[in-house]
Amino acid sequence: MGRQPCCDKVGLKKGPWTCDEDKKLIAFMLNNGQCCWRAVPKLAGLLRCGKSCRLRWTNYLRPDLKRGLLSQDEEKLVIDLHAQLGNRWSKIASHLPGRTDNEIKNHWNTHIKKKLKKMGIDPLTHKPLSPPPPPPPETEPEKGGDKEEEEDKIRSPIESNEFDNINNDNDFSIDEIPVMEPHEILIHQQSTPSSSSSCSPCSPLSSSLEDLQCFSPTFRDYCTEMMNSYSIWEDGFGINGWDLLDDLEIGELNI
DNA sequence: AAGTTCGGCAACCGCAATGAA
DNA sequence: TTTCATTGCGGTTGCCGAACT
Repeated sequence: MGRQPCCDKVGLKKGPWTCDEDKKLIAFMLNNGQCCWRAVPKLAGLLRCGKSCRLRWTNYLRPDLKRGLLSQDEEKLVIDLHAQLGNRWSKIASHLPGRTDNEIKNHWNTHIKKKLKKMGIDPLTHKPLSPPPPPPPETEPEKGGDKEEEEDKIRSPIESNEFDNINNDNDFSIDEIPVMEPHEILIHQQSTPSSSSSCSPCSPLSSSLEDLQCFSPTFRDYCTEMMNSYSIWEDGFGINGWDLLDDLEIGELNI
């Protein structure tokens, strides 16, 4: 007997999320917190599987996400953590508040890998790339050759100033990195959730309506305060999930 | 200007891990 | 302890816009 699919795939929508779907998911998450992903699409009125909802929320809609390119410091940190942890993207992401494993994974594959290669560092082992083997005695003219690899031979790590001391930076320790806990990221809770029943709101996002209301009289104020508190979604990153709230009636959120 | 290639990123897939019954 | 449901994670795919020809 095979594994059960995570959801009934018949009639479920796939592909890019629409603004309307985002709105519904945001509204639902703010009202109910994070729980029972399997039930989310049904309760939120979405024709998506729970997995898809979770991914959309954690990778794109979560209010504590930073958007935009990783800073140089963040890149260094990712490289160092990758050297220690390997491809454990979620572990790496846990050391970079506001960044998702998917985002870091993508950034690694599209940017950092190339940079390391150019510096003569093997992105897999974080050791210097082995020098190219001497050409065989009867050499055929080189076939096309990968342009990138050729560049690798030309530039050595010493020649490049990028990421100075990446591997020699021994005074760096992941213990020094503050790991932001969810309650620190989201809202200043004034009361702790009373109990954790199976499907009670378990995210600090909205442990209860009272919690929200003691912050501000309206949901919009709450959002504003939250965004101000954590400087999230700064200008310049284009549309994000919270932009969608602009035309979302407070009433829709039952707040 | 039109067609093609490339790069970046959001989203999907499937397996692993975990928890509940 | 076993079975099954659910969530988490990492690898991969495919779309879309930018750059190039």
